[in-house]
Amino acid sequence: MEKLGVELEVEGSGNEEDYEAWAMELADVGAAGSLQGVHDQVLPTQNSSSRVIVHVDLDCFYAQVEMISNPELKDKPLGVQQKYLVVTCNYEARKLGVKKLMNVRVAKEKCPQLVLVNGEDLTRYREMSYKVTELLEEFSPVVERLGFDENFVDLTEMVEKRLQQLQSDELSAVTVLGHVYNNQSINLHDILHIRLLVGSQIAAEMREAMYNRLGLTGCAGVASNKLLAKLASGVFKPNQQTVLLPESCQHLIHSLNHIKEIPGIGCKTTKCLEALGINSVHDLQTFSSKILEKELGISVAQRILKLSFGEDNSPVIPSGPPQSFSEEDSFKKCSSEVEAKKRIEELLASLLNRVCRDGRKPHTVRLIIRRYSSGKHHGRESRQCSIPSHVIQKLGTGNYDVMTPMVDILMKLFRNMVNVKMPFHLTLLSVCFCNLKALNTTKKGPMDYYLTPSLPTASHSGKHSFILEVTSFDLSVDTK
DNA sequence: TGGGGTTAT
DNA sequence: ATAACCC
Repeated sequence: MEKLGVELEVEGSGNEEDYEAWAMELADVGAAGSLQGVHDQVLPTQNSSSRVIVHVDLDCFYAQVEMISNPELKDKPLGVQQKYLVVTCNYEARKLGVKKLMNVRVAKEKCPQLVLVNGEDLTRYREMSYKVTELLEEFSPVVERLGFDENFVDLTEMVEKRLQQLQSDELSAVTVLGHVYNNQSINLHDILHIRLLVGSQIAAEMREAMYNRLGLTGCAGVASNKLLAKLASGVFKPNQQTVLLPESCQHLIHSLNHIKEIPGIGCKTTKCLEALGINSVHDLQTFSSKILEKELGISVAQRILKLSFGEDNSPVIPSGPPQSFSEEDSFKKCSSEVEAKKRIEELLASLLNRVCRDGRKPHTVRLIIRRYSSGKHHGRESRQCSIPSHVIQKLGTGNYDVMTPMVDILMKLFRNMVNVKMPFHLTLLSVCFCNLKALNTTKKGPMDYYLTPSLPTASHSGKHSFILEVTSFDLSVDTK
């Protein structure tokens, strides 16, 4: 039975051909896709065929966090403001015509009663975001974050365990929770249906737990891959969930009005596709794959072509702790080195706090700028360097002044990018810490001896023999 | 147009 | 280091 998982190459995307291939493979190994076969099947949880994925999407996340912080805002139209934008708003505000990413002036015109709160400091949103991810990780450890307000969870194994707990006669009593996409009828003799229904039950439990424990509402979509789960979660919108059964896959993908609504097809790709006369999902599905590969490269072409059929074999990758920490600030104009330094110091101060709380040590720092009138959208430039080990040592201790050496490093990066002897005009500064390494990651290797804090060596025990110095030594000799 | 994030090249 | 993608 093990080989079932290895041999199957089909995706279980809901595509009819895939389904038939799947059923035939099952027949080959002696398991029928029927009710009787359920308990005999070793479900292919180790590969991409026939998965159960949930996408969880919080309703207007920042606005929800603000309403929890200040319940008086709850029944008022509320917008969260960053600079000149209303980045998100609650449903009261949406009823009155406020949209996401709307200009503040426009939003106030549309809705003079709109209450605005500043959301430029993401600290509380970030914290709540990780509470959500951690809650979902209690269900299954395989949770992938997408931004602050969305998570994918691979429920395949969990569904399988629940099915194994059921008696045969209980299988015919499995019910759905939430909506079924396209009002499709459920076939309780279809194992794929049964599995997705159990997924819908788990999704409901997740949303219930999010509400009971964190006070947050959100949507969920359950389907056989990430693409479809994400599309399904958006079908019924605030605080509802929907499950997609395989037979309605094409209905869902064709319900999109334009290819740009397919997650994975972004701004640039859309422009390129439009230039080729491709606008609808059907246009893309039927377009020459050879020409597409020439225009977009084989990788992108093959991926988005599959996406257009609702096929997505990308796994749910557990996000774990963040790969980077960054803080940015945008402004109308920064044209002096002194002002840049002040702004960089502010960004750095917040970042050092965050890094300290995380516990890991960044080994790389990056400075990002945006110049005025530089093509606007992705006119960002960056310079990075590794952080000297003696500075890394001081990170997170709070006892030493790490600001001064870090600011020095960042200003060197700044002058490397910006000729300060010439006039300049910046509209954004950002500092990023990345290449994070854990302390005490006792890896096998020749340096293992030096990695243990309990054995300070003569070379440094005279001056500093306490734990921070020793663990820092670990980092300075880390494999690079 | 914000203030974040990720991966691929 | 940049460019694409995501929110």
